[in-house]
Amino acid sequence: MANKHIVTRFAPSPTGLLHAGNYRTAVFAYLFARQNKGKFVLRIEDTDRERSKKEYEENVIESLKWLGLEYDEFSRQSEKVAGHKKHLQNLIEKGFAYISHEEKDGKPSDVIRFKNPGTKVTFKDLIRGEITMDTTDLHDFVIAKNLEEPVWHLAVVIDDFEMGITHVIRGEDHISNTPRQILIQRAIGAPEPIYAHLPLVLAPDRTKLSKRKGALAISEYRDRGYLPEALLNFMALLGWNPGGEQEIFSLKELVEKFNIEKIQKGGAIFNEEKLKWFNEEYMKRLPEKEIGARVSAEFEKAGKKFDPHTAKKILPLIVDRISTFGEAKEIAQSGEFDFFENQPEYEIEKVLAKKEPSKTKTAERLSEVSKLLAGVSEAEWNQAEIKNAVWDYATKEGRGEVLWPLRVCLSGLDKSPDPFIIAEILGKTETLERIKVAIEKLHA
RNA sequence: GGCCCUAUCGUCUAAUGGUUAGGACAGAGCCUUCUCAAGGCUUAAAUCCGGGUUCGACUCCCGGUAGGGUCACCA
Repeated sequence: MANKHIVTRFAPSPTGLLHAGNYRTAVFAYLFARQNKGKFVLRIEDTDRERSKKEYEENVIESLKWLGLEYDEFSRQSEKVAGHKKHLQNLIEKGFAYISHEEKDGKPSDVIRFKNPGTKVTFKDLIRGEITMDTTDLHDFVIAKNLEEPVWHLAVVIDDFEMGITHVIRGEDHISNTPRQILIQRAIGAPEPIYAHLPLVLAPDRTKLSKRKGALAISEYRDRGYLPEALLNFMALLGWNPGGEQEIFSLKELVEKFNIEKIQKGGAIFNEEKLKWFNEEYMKRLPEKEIGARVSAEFEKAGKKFDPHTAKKILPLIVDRISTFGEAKEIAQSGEFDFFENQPEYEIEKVLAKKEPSKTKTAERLSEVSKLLAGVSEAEWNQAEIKNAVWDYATKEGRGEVLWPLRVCLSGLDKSPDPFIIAEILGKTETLERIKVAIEKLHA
């Protein structure tokens, strides 16, 4: 049943970078709106002038853009004070609210309080069913500091009303705010929107995820080389699942399959490992050219540059090892792949095979390998041919006795890609040269 | 503490009264392999507890327990 009148909103306060906790709310509100061919609104809730910052507003905007969540309408709460004031005056005139003369921090301070009828309020939540709360203990709560400065509770209700928001999709931490907002709605004569209170995104300690708990900003995931599709896919499946065993969904599929009523009721821990897995999956689906460009960009950030020929060949080796592009930078910085460009430095004992750590034997074997490799022509100098040339001999001697010394003298490392691919990348001349150097050291 | 919400493998979840309780991530093992990574196969691992309702409960009801959220002139 497509409903053209559905309007949802994402209403963050610009008091910090947009992180996963808030972000998932945006995803669900977006999916719900798009699925129903409705409208998705971004509203910046900046009534707190002290804490709201322009840079955070920009961060929200660019994060949503990066993730591909387009909104149909944009507004700022601070620009709507005229409307708030009008409603406020009205509430006072009709006796729903009153100016109260009080003290704050020892100074006189007038505030506007809502005259609480003290009833029980019941509302229907799309995810949790009916929720009832007694509002008496709320007393006459504050709805504005003065006519010019409404408090959030009032501003939300008026904005939702004036923007025609039909579905309020927000975090579970707002459940207890709902009854008082409903009270205000009734006073101003606004229709009650349908509520959907989402379960919280949790830190590993099972408490609400927050910046303080180490939640990374969306923009930080971007900077660490995560793919937006991966983050989106991961977040959408945090607390919701279409059933079945599929894990990878495009935004389009998510919109089609989304079912707000199947959202989980309990909170979900944000699992970094699984996010990485999603990222790897999406990386695998990227065109080779793009992966190449991004990996080389990361290498350049680390101040490393390989000649284009080498770069192209080591690319697949790097891609195998990373789950985010940021890790390519780490590899570059670690110097792990420097041996492709420069002669490696290593203790000669390291080339000795584990089983038979004899210098003379090892030198003999390397000489034999050198001879065999010399027989491979430049034209045929590739991984497969190199392996072919050495394999039988290595098998005869014991592969570990031959291949370990070969690999170490080429790379200088305990752990590295296999010697055949290294040899291919180094080229015939350099390969033979490195073997020669090792043999000389063994004889020394 | 008051009020509110929640409860399936370690984690994310599937199964809306009848399944050997399924999948994914992480873990373990094996294969491949000179090493590392990747890949393939296999495996371990859960219905919070107690009462009902029912021929039959993960599923419905009640009570515990545990966890979380919220109690601002913040949003």
